[in-house]
Amino acid sequence: MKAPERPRKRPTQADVARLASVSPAVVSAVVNGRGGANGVRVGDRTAARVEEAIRQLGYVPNVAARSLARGRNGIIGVFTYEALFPLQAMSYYHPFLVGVEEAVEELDCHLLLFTGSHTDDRRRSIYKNGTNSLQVADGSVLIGQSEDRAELAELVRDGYPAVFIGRRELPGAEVSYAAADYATATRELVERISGLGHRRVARLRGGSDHESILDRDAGFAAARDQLGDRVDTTEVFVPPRAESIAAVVPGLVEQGYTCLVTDDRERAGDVCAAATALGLSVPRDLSVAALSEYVYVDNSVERWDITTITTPGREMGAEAVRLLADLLDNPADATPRRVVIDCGFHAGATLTAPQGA
Amino acid sequence: MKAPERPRKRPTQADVARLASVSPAVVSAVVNGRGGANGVRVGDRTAARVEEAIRQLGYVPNVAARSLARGRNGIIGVFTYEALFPLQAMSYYHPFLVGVEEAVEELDCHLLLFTGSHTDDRRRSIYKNGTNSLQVADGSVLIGQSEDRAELAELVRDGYPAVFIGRRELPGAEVSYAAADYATATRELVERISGLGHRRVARLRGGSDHESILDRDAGFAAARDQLGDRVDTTEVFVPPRAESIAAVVPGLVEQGYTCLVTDDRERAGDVCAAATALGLSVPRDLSVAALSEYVYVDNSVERWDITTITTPGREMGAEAVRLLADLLDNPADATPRRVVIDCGFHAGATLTAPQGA
DNA sequence: AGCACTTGATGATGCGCATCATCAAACCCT
DNA sequence: AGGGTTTGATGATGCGCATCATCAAGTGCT
Repeated sequence: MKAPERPRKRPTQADVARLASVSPAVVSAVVNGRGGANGVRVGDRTAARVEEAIRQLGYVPNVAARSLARGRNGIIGVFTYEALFPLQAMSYYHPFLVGVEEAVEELDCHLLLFTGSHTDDRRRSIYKNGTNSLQVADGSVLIGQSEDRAELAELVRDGYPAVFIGRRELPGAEVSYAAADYATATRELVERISGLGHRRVARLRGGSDHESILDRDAGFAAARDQLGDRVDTTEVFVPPRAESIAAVVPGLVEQGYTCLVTDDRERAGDVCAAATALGLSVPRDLSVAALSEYVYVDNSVERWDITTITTPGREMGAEAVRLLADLLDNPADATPRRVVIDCGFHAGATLTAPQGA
Repeated sequence: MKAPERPRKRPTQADVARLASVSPAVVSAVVNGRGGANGVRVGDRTAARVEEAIRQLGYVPNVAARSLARGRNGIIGVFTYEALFPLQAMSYYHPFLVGVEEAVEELDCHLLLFTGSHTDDRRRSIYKNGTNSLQVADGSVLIGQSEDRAELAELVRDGYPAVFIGRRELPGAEVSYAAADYATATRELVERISGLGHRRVARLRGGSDHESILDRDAGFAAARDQLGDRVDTTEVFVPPRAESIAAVVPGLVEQGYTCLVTDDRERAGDVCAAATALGLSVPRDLSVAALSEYVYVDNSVERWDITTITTPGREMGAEAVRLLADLLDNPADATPRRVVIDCGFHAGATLTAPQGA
């Protein structure tokens, strides 16, 4: 880190101004569209002269200076506590990133991935030795599951323009986010199950209290309210492990539950496996559905074409960026920006009407 | 784009200086490691005071200002003419990006994806209405196949610090790159084929004159030189389409060629299909090998476990960033930085000794 | 002719920082 | 005790740009 000077120094605005025998202000005006919006007007003749000088010198505005002067730099960040291009987890991030990139591109901004934000260990952190490293970007989109909520809350309270992908509730901070409507999707899924004729539906719920799961809780509760006692809807807390799933499935089947709903596709796969082990056929003897398409480690799930709610990842990513843009363009309005997006549905092969129906 | 002022203005160096009752220069020195390298020395006591003030105010250096003043901003860019997170082509980019991210993270820099660099149509462009949009980053890594070579040459000639992933020769410009040693890999593959006993080997070459293909040409030529007339090595120019491949395979088989080498895995798949259509079995009746693992559109290739050269994508990405770092740290040395990395080899199931051997 | 108004352009200022030249004080050695 | 050196800190300057306040000249209207 030294020598601030590049081999060949780039021409500056002043150089252009000199060559065209005008003031720097005129050059600036010409470069940024001379609508006169900034108070400086330029005649056609001089503008032409300036443009000629620009071409001749190969002048290119210095981004740093420009961003310093006008207070924004056209960079939108993406932060996550996890590594950004993990070889494996790509499947999880990918749709979000695609959406983010799409929207950022529409805004004509650049996308900054915060790779340098790690502390001594490999763990990432926003406040790196006391300084908010996200400041490099005008604002940021926050993705991920594992997170330091205290730090995030501080970030938002600090007034840093941030938008989460997925609903978040942080203590003492009004968070902006682009979320998926898991509540409605869950309710509709349960209604669909009921509509198929199932009268005993059990939900196998993991222990997470993440907002995305709480939303599904809400949806499940709503469905229950609406269906009343026409359908027996039970929630069973089961650790998200194949063995634990396998341990509860037999009992539920015996009790006459004809449809099991799990938090995610991976657990649904476990249920299918457990059912198969019992000599049952899915979906003939037992229907299975998932509240999330995600698969975390086990790829054998692909064997089953599981019926599941899908996350509108791309739309969420894109919407998050749009919200962020709004946040940046209207800094006076401090209210949180929130969007809730409809989920998709994958009508797989694990859900049909129950045998008796 | 307006209102340069955020709700709450960020504290500046001057604010910190005031609070700690020191001069701005001291704050600057504390922030950038007070080795005294910049001429300003700070005592332990005052340094502590300044640090306390920084913490108290939550001061964060303004990147734009910093970068304007010192000429660098700790941002490394990745540019490509294609979209960066294309849903499909991800397989192609992914390894490179992983390597890039890895190395950038080591440098403690951030990674900027140039998403905003598109002109009116969807096509990306470096010189967007006359201004080099890559300037936001200290330097950039360039990836991709479809490219505007004239623009790239201009970029390099302009003295912009850029490193290519993959060898490139541009007119009038000394390019830095991290390339794969396709020449050696190709030669070794042909030698291996010869070693297995094949005496008639044909290469099905597409029409590309990309450097990565030219390198394979060189490797093929080297192998030919070395093997002399012990092995008949022929090159056949064939358009990279399944039909064209299917059209030439029968003739080659009839002429006694026992091993066909293609530019990439997709074409190798075409060969396998063509061979199968002829009632031949791969590799019993015909061996097949590819000079590149890439598959561009057709996923049915997965049916064949094709023997192929593999590209050290991750290493190339990481090396490119390291070269770039060197370029940035030693701007005085204008010589191009170049690294050539050994390829890998996937010993698939399509190459064995010929039947007669 | 006189005034209001528009057009075209200028110079100064500041964005937030790094760095250089300068300087005061403390320290060391003889 | 006094000259030289090291340590610790200060102000000033400039990086390249956008923008604001100002101003001269031209235009239209009564």
